[in-house]
Amino acid sequence: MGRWEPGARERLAEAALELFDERGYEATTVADIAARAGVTERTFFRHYADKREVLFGDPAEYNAVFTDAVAAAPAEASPLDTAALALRAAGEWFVGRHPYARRRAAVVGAHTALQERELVKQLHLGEAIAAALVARGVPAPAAALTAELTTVAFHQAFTRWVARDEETDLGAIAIGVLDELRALTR
Amino acid sequence: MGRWEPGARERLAEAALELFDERGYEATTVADIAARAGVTERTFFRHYADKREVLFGDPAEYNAVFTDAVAAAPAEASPLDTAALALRAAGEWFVGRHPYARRRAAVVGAHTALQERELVKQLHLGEAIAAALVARGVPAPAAALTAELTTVAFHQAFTRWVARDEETDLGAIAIGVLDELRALTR
DNA sequence: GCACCCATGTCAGTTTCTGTCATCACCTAG
DNA sequence: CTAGGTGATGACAGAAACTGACATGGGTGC
Repeated sequence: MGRWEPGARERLAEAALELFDERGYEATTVADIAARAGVTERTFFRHYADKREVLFGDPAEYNAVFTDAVAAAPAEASPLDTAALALRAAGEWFVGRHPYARRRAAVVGAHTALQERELVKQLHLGEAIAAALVARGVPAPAAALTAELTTVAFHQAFTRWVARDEETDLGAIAIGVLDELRALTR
Repeated sequence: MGRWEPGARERLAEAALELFDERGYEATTVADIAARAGVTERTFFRHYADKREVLFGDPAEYNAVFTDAVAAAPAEASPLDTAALALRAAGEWFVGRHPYARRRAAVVGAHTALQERELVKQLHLGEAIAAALVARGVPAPAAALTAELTTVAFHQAFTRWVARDEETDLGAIAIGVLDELRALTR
């Protein structure tokens, strides 16, 4: 056994989500979060670079859901087909996570500071997808645009998905959004 | 003559851009900015909500460039045609501002904190465009997607525009990006 | 000329975030 | 079995970002 309870990082994340939900982001201090997690404030900042970051897990792991799907797509798939496969994969990944996603989305949506961070994460996801497309031989400009389309479609779909009380098929919604985009550009 | 030199807000913005450029965003304190502008730190925070905001002018004024163009589009224009008109209008607005835009883009691009703020501004611009489209009778979901396409195209075009040493036609680049998006979704 | 207005100054205080050093259980070498 | 290393944590001081409260003093309207 260690000198301290293990899993400090996870306890901090859970305590933060609870407190942001209960009192709001601004009314919660890092000291509050640390106290509920049973550690000191200094330890919080050893695990998370800043107060906002505590709501965002490992980005590499999350981005891989999309980029792995891109990499695994058949060679003859068009950029947009590849995007669709990535959206399906993301939909799979979120199966069963609807309750948590709703809770988290409500907290993030309530505070500009957290929305900002979410948007950078989305940007980085887009860059990762673009890189994966380039690795497949897609020219850089087309890859960048396809990646943006993918994140836009996913974000729209995600918004609609969390808006419903019951968990539905996120991947299907995302494909639907992609079709709407296709219709718009006709 | 007033008791104080007028234009404190503008002096603060200029001082901040200079200092961020010279020393970097993190190495510049708000006290530094205020000192160069000839005011106190407290006055800085009376004009700008936080240290980042000083690089972002009045969003309503900027967004109006796009939304006015949307509102002024002929009734028979499709959502995407309307988007194209907004992109042209934005291109016009930036005529002659290439040197300043380059300088500012370099500073913003160098610091995640500033990129975050820029992304929220882009999000709000998208929401404003969507609202303007809804006012024209476009259904909300299509309006949201069209607005996203517009901001994505503009951002891509803007990135390419500032990357060149010489000022070129931003509106034309943006229309070109829109065409690329059309080609991708075919 | 007098009262009000309002941008600014002054100052104290909270919160976020960082640097530095001490602590102490566990592990490994000998 | 003991000594030293390792690594996460605590303790503490401090810089910088922000906020609230009150004071100041020139400009403006009556």
